[in-house]
Amino acid sequence: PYPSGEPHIGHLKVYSVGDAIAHFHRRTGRRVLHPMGYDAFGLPAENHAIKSGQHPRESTDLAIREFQRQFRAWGISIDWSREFGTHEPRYYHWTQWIFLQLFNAGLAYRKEAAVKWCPKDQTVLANEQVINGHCERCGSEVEARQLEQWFFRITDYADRLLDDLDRIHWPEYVKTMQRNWIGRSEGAEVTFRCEELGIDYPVFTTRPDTLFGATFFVMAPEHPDVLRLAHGTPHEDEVRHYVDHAITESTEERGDTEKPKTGVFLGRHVTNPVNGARLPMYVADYVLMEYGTGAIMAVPGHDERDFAFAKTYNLPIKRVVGGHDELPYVGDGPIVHSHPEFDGLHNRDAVHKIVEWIDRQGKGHASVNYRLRDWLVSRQRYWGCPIPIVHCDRCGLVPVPEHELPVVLPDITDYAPQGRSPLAAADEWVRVRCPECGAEGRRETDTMDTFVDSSWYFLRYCDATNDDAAWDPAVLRRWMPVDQYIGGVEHAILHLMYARFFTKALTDLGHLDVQEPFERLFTQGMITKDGAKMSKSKGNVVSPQAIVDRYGADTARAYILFIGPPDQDADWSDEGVEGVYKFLGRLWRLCAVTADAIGQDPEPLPGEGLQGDDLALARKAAWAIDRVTDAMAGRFAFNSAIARVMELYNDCSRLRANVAPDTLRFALATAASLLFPFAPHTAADAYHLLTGRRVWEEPWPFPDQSLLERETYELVCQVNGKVRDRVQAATGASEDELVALCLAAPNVQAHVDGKEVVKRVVVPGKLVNLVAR
RNA sequence: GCCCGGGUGGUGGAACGGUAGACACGGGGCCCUCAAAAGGCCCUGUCCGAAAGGGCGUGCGGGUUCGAAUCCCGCCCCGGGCACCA
Repeated sequence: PYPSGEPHIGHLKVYSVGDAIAHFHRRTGRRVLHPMGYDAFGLPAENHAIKSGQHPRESTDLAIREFQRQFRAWGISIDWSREFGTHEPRYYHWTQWIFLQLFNAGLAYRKEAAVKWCPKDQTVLANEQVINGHCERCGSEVEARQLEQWFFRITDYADRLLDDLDRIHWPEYVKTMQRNWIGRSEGAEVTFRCEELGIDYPVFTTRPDTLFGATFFVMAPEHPDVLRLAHGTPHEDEVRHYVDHAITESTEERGDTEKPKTGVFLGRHVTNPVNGARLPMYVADYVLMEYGTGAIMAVPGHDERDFAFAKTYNLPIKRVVGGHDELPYVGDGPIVHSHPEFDGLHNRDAVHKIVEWIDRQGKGHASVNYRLRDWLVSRQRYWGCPIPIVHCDRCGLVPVPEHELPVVLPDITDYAPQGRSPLAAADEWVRVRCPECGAEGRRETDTMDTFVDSSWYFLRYCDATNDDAAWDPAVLRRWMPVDQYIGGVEHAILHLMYARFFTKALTDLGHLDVQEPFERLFTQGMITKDGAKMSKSKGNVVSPQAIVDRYGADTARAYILFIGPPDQDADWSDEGVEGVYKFLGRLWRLCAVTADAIGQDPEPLPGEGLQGDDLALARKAAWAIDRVTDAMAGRFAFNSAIARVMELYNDCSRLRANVAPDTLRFALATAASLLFPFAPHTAADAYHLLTGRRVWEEPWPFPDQSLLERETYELVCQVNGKVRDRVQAATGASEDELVALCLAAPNVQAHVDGKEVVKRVVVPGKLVNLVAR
């Protein structure tokens, strides 16, 4: 968790789910690594500190203590020996080490680029942290700035990040989000030449089959050549005016797809390489500088945006793909009006042929474009991991030698954001000798994005106390990958993409041996109150602390699992909590009075030769074991699992006076044992009362097969698909015998009377369906 | 616009193509109590019927099947993601 403030109901949910899984797997014989740590650097913690007037370190440590206290109160089975915070030097030492590995491999680099700037948080942001033009953290509208910044070369991994999604067991919608974000498009790069200036302009297109339909050419307002092209033409002033206006427009206005298309003629032309056509050049804000080459060929006949533009400016519209629909036509069909070599071909087949053809002439080639950009990792903020680089006038960017790590974040008093890193003011810290030439150098003063810290913490958990290295590769070979990752959807393209990138890069560099960090991902749904997201401003916050104070941790945990399927959103109900509280009380009390009355027995096994209610209750217990195990293994059907335990308890309560003490003890001990992953304190105590044993040291129960099988069962008798009766049938009965039983059932006779049975469907163990006419 | 989820009683939800509504909440009745709380027992989809039983029912309309909440086709509504990406 981010340690800011205190745990909320969402934390209670994730860790209740995680703990249930951890307990279940431990008792099925697995070694379970169930760790805890704090994503302590970054904007949430720092902003919280600024607001409360404390130093970020103080407020972070305070929040961590509160999280620890509550997690212990909840009784989550965490291996505390592996605990750490990402803000501790013993952790970020290795964050810096990883940074240097990436730097040395050319995967971390510095460059000047148009970047996203949050005016409120006073820092640059990664593309992933800009949601619809707004800062992911504070919601402010972001601005564009031209700055030199640090990047990680995640784009080198675009194809692998995309392809390997097929190998991991993640919810399909999360994979889809990542695929969308990576945004791989296959097509071609084709060069259009501006003869007037003698400059070649490559464009990217996914539709090389429509090259013959290009009737004009458009450049983004940010394209560096726009003013140069217009220079000296009668359109120069108009172009300058348009560009000035376009670049001051907000991302939101600019991105509005409903907005009418606007643009200005540049007074120049390019030549279409496939047919020599002279195409007028325009500048228009519907073309984006950050995608492709910042320039496009416009095919109004087969692109809706180009069509709208052509209509507005009376530009020619040409059909080059046949079809019955009106233009613009974006579907498939035969190539027309293009070139004798391609006319008549299906457009999909023509794509490759046209690309080969222009490639042979040196005017273009097949190409792939991605939406994914390199990850901008530097931040102009105080509370983050220092970047272990020294700037030297002579040597350039010099990595801090590994034996000098960690570069410790200095304690400074003025850490408020101010548009450049507050660390720049820590003069003594900044001034340092260049590790290479010894001349006076300056430390890098930007800090790392928090998402860098969290991109490898799962690796550190495996070898958390290693002082000599980030980890021992042999230890990681045993634990990695993470078998089950649990978290919210909000990380779908941020953390979950970055962590995959780190894993692949570190494996490529020889430090790791896995391609994917998280084999299975489970995304839990949100808990709402009265149908709305909980928030302080709405005053509908349910605090886990208050629930635990009132009902105890078991009720809080079991209720949250009982409320519904954990991957779906669920609405909090105070009455529902009450119900689970009463159930736990009933179960515990019956166990206590039973133990009191009949004493403990460490081997709560059902005896031989059970009959009547004893047999029925023992069977119910075996059935519950079978059902709960099924609900846990591979599925996260905790709500159903708890319901099965409730049913077993209900039978115990109903039959308690009719059965032998051993039978009741067995059934109740089974209920407690099955309940343990969801309500560990109650269940462990109840189990101990009955057996004198610790349930967490017991293997997960296994149902007695002979109790799962029965000599007779209730046969459902259907006529024409409708249930008409139910009769007892012997388990091994033949199909003919079952049909006979069915026909003999009184209410079946009433429905087949006077009709002919034309078909008999027999499902042994279940039902007989007679088709009567 | 495109891509994912989801739509089942008063409510949360359960159902390998095979008894729809498990389990729980809420509601009703009763027991215990001087009374209440707590606890216990029973009823609770809907309509017809005294009952036995029957009709109708899983967003809507079709289809496949002996049999569909479940599979297929076409819609509607809710939630989420993506979206001037060439």
